[in-house]
Amino acid sequence: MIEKVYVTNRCPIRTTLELTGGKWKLLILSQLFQKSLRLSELKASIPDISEKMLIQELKTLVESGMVLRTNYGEVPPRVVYSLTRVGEATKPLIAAMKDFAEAYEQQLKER
Amino acid sequence: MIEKVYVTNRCPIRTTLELTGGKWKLLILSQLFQKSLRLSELKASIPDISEKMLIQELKTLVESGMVLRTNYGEVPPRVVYSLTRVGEATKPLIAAMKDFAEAYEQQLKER
DNA sequence: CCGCATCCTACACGATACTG
DNA sequence: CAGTATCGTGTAGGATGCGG
Repeated sequence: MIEKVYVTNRCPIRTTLELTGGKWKLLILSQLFQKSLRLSELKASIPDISEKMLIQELKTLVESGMVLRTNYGEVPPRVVYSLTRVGEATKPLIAAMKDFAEAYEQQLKER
Repeated sequence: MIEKVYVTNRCPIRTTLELTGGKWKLLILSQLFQKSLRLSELKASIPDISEKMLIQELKTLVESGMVLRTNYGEVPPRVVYSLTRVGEATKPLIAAMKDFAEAYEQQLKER
């Protein structure tokens, strides 16, 4: 099929946007790169995120298979979030975003 | 310490999201990689985009310095959109999205 | 052909309070 | 600590029509 299809149904850009789009998902994933984190740690590490959004986004990330939720069933509760293999596949994506942001700000200075 | 600062003010992820976020900007940019395009060509190459959104997003892309708008001042009008240098800097980003989408769908098959 | 002006709706996102 | 539940709002995105 022809090139027009590129942006159509299984367009990788649209797929990625569906999985990682929105204001918070990539920020959450980026915090999990280094180590697994508890909810409270995530909240503390991401300025301005509300608890509702954090939980809500974590839920969708778990459902889409990017994040693993581990409940240790203790009292008081201990729940740890970590990246799955697919979740780790966002690493180059975030790296590319970092590169782009730097290139963009560099360009601002030159003008 | 959880790298608290990483995600704060000049966080590259937030910067990139501000510049390229939303449903359409990256799709538009990706169409301009190969060659410059007129509005009508862009509209034809991106399924489901409304003319309003296309024009609106192009405007912000021009304002943020990612796209160059060239008006040939002819009758009938001929206006061509092309990538600036910074606009081209999104290429690795989109490539990373493509890679991720493929990795994700691959993972789906394996399970 | 290219673009602007309205009007409108849906949902992403937020504030707050409450539970095991 | 880790969640639900509820309610409210801003704005991204869409439909339509007009104009140079």
